[in-house]
Amino acid sequence: MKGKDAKGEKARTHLSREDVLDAAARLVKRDGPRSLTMRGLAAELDTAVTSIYWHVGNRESLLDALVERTLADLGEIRPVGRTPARRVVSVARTLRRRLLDRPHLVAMVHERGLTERMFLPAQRSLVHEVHEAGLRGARAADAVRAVQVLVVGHVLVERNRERAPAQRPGEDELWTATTAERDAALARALAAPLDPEALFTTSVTALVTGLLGPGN
Amino acid sequence: MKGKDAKGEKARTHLSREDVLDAAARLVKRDGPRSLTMRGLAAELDTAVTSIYWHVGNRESLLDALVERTLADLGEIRPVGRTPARRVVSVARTLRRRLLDRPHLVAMVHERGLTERMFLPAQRSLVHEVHEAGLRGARAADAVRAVQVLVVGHVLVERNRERAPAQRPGEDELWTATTAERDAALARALAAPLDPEALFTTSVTALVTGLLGPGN
DNA sequence: ACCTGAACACCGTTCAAGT
DNA sequence: ACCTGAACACCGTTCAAGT
Repeated sequence: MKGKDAKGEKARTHLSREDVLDAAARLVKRDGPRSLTMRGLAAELDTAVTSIYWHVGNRESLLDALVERTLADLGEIRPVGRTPARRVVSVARTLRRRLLDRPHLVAMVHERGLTERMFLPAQRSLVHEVHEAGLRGARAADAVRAVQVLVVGHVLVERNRERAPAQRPGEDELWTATTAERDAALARALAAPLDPEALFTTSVTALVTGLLGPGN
Repeated sequence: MKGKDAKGEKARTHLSREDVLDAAARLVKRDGPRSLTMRGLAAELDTAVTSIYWHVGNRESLLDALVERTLADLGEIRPVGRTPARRVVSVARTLRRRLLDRPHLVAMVHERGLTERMFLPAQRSLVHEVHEAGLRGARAADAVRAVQVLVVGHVLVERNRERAPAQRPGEDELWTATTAERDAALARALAAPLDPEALFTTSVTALVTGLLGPGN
């Protein structure tokens, strides 16, 4: 089996740092960082555990390197739409999509307190659009940041909702017309499973309306 | 040392399940769940590791029990304010305060996908208020959930910002008047450290305005 | 019913030794 | 410069044995 790993990839003369990062990224994307063990990674690479240490130092540095890669991967975002408000919403939606593509890695970026840096590409676009909408100074900065936190908040919540066990007691048992202000449609809506994409659109649209709206 | 633990608490004849949970909750609140080890907990309780297993099964069940406790601890929330919008904002702020009080435990609730359940006490109040504001059916349910996700999103982001290392490159180096739409005040605001409480208030107010506002 | 120590299968990491 | 196996100090967990 020497020279060929479990995935049947090309033979390798030397193990490189890139090889280690590639394999680690693949495993993390599939099963999350928690189940990435140095021994398991070594097996995947068909090498000795200690070789990995030569290339990446230790487990924490390895994960840090993956986070750096993720940050580098998140490129610019081009706003689309006819009004600044629509363009802000479009940036938020694009960003959400990209983050949901790599939920584990986003969580790792978040854990390392680098959420702000992750948003830099989007931030430039958002700054431009809120300025375009007439916001200035601290008010513009607040608007940009409010959108950022909304996006990352939704992504974090959504990611964990996916793998949530059945809720006990289920929301369907909790809300009946009598407990929900005698509003049968409301009770039904509260009992129904949540549609994350729709909720996100509702939230970000309402937020942007509030931030850019005439009241401000 | 038998019969008196490291904190000098009262002697114990029998170790109880409650004793285990109390000690575990204290340690988790201080250092987070990651640094809670069964052996460390046993030392804290001045008992054998294996005794703990008799009372709580295993580490995962122990953490589950702490999460259950946290959920039970989050009580009702009384809305205050003269308009429905203000009362919704007040519920959100109170909720945020309570969650920030136990950040590690909230994160654990979240990891277990029980965020929805955590919100139940607040949900009743929110449902009442948005109904009061004239929202009905699915639209009311969306509004309630949008506020929920905003709150938990902010708490999660805020918690991790606290222990964030210095950002590289710092936002102060990134934003100058020329890059920030030639708006010196905006550049300064973007470079300044974020005030989480202020940003939260701005966000939730804008969101509620957008959700309850005349446009809808 | 409750507690114990020994033992097992894992972990990340270090290090001296190889080529 | 790169790789190796042995060894160390940790984990969570099981289990037979004690009282």
